[in-house]
Amino acid sequence: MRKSGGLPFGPMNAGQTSTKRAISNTRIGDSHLWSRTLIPTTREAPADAETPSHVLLSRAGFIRKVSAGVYDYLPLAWRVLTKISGIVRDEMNNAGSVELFMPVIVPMEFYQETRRHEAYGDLLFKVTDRKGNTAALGPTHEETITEMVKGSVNSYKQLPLSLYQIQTKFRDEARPRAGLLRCREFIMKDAYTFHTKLEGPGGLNEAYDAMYRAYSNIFSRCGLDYTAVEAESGPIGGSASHEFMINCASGEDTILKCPVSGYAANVEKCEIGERPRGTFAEPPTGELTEVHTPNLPGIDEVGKFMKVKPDRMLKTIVFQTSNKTPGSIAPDGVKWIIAVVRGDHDVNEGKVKAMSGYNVALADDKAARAAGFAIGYVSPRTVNSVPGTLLLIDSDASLGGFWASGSDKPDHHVKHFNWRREVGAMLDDPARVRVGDVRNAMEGDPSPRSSGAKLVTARGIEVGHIFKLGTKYSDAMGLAVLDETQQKKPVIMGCYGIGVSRTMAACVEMSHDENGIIWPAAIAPYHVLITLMKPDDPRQREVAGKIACELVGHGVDVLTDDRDERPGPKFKDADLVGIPIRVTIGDKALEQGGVEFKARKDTGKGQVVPLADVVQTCLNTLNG
RNA sequence: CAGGGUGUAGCUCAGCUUGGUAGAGCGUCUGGUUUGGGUCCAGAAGGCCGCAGGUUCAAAUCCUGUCACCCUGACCA
Repeated sequence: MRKSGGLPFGPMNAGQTSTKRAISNTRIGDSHLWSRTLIPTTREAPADAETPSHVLLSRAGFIRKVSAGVYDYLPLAWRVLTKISGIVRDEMNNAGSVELFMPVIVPMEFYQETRRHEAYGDLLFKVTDRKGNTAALGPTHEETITEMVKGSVNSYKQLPLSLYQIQTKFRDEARPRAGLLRCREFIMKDAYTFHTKLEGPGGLNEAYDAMYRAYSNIFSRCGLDYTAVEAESGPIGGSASHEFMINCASGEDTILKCPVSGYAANVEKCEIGERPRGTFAEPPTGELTEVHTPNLPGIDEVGKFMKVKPDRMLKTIVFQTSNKTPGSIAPDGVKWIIAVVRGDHDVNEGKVKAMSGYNVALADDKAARAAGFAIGYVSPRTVNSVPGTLLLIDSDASLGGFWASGSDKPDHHVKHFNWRREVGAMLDDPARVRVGDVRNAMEGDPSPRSSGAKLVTARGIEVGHIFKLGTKYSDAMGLAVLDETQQKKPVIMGCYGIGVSRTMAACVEMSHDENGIIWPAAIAPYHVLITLMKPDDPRQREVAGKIACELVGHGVDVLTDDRDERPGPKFKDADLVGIPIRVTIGDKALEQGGVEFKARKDTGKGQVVPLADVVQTCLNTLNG
């Protein structure tokens, strides 16, 4: 029989009148018994868990998979999420944002004007009601909030406005993976701001900067190691954009940093400093020689076969254009864009778009072949042979020397490609040929912000993203207010997201060891774990109760491991779950009038601390 | 979406090639033992072998279909 008397928590407290008041400036911590909550730890992780956060959160009893990309948050996880949300709320409120709560369900009609259901495509989770009407489970709430503000704000006097919510979001990911890192259902904080101007007090830029600061505070307070980077705004649209990345080798995103200037950017966005470029006057290295290269799918294979290193090959990627981008000075009538980079480099679509002045997409295979491109074997010469083609050459690929390239006919490549000899006078036509930056930045590239400095790469997990949206949604949905001069003006918007559940997972990716999770105190499910060596021993129970009581009075959350287990499993579980401080109460230390104190992040056995000092030691460690 | 793989006990997996109606370890429960880093012993509970068809006297096993899940890539506020 389990004996639970003698400890100041648990069922014996039920029915007692709460002494907490409506207004309070002190927080009383929580005190829970391990045996009375649900922490299903396991020795082995589910077979599908591979990344550390997935394995550890599963094994430590934080999450349980319900279906692909859908998870239960068990009590420990929910406590962490609540703490993260608490910090988010605190900083958002400080930054002048006000919380509200919008429905998960977004009627399809809301997307009629923004056409975003098309942009999202299958990523949008759809539901059908009994009448056959379809709605989306919100992946984000720009439409909903714009619709709502439209109905309640009509004067410049009501702006600026900053609103946020913490909600469950849905995305029907093609491939959910890595546990909580890429889910179909996840918790997110999304904020939206509304303005009549960009600059000055009350303008978008001011709110954007405030959000940037709030985000920095949030991730610092959570105890996370993060980097803010310049980012692409992606399909959500808008101008400026920053991402907040948890620094972590297992991160999915690549970021580049300039160690001198502090510039940091996502690889999608990262600029590259001045690089030398070719003059197109360099002499040929030899006769243009055709090589038969059948059934070789990639640059690496072709290179190996031809005995040419990838950095001496030209990679030619064909894009098709749609409409010109606003403000573009690009020539009219461009149908195709061919981007040429070195074989060991990757074409950056955003840069192709920027340099060409056209919206682009990777060319449709069939259409490109029909137009005369030997897809897989294209050479830059096609700028001459296919009408309406714009050639963009990356600086590194424009240099002289030996080049191998496609030959414009299937199964063949050429050696000794020479820009002037092969492409000819067309190279001098700025309306058809441009040289510049069209590739992804790489480690060692020149920094765009500090001459002489070299970019370094790092990996990160995106947990926050802020955007200057501008009037994209207000224009599309007709959100406008009257200004001082009684003119109707479109409202300028910003939007700001934080992946709350992803932040929890990213934290584990960032902070764990071979034994388990190591939570930063600020978002740990509990601050102190009291481990009872003999839960049935009245003396140990009394000491545990006293310590718990006192800690709780200081706002510390305490979990007491009162399970009738051997020390082995208890210590293993303690390390696995990762509560920052473990206080072990056993005969050994009690004989010396103390208990054993150990910080999770420290290795070794811990130290004996006199009974009278334990609480203070805990507080010092937690606040330190 | 393309390619590959897997569905058997709460978890990890064996059994399938060569059909004969289900196993191990961990976990759970009972009794004993042990008591500062996943004790030891004895016993017990627990499975429509993903689902639906088919072949066969007989299917976890062979065939067909289907669903789910995973990996690589594509995709991705």
